[in-house]
Amino acid sequence: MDTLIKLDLLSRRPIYEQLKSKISELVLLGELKPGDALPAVRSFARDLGVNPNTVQKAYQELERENIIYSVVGRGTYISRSDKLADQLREQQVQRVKSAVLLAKNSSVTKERIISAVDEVFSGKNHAEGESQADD
Amino acid sequence: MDTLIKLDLLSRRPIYEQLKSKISELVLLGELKPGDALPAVRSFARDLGVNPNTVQKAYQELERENIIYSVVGRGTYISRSDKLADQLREQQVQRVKSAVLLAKNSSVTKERIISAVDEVFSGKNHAEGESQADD
DNA sequence: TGAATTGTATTATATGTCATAGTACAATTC
DNA sequence: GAATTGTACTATGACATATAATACAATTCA
Repeated sequence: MDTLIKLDLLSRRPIYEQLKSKISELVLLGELKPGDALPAVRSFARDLGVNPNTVQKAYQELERENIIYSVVGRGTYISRSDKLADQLREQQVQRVKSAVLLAKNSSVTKERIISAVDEVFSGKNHAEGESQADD
Repeated sequence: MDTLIKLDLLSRRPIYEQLKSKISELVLLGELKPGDALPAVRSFARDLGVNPNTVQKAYQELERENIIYSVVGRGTYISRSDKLADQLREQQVQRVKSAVLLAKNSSVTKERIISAVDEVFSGKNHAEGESQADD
């Protein structure tokens, strides 16, 4: 599964945040399901070409958000929650609402926002496939 | 005008970014109009309780974005562009589109996004009056 | 004209985050 | 018992942020 993950080591976005987003993404796409094991900290770090501490930081934050859980000596797994995907989607919705609120406070009209949403869902998007900032 | 600006010196959001947002906000609200003078770097810094270099950095970036312009010996002014407010509003729309695209890629439905937009414009917002991240 | 104010540039220092490197330990697996 | 697992800790370097201090050219203004 780690072969599905590509990190941009030159980005100013922290590696651990990129990793968090990628893992969440795989859960949303169904590539990772509740109970599935994640790679061990050390081997994952080796495969990704980063430091084990960086992977551990990503795991720790994801665990704090109840997206994964770890057991010493066993490994790290996707949380056993049937509402996991919904929870992650709701995070995205909250980000949208934050951006909309800022736009509203800048006197952007509701109609302008709706048409922007239409544009995105019409597929005419530059910058497809970007990962989001976390928290 | 600088009395209208309150900075959070303890925030992890850089001061110069907060200042950029606040100035843009005042332009959008009509408190600052094209041609209006901004406070001098030194006096502004004194009033805000920050270092002059921090104010200068905010001014420099705003000038790079054609929102303000500076003249040595004279001062710093709001750009003389009749489309300034529209330009700033369009920045907000772009932020919304980015967030919507991420949500879409997380298989959030268009209907869910639309209802989120409705919620924001209905006024039932927690976290009102926040300033946005820039660039 | 000369002093004050303006934006601008530069160097130095301190702090916090990010990332790497290395080591160590307890729990589990095999 | 050896290997693997998560976890914790210290140390180091790179980088962004912010402050401090100084200097200079252009403009303003008394």
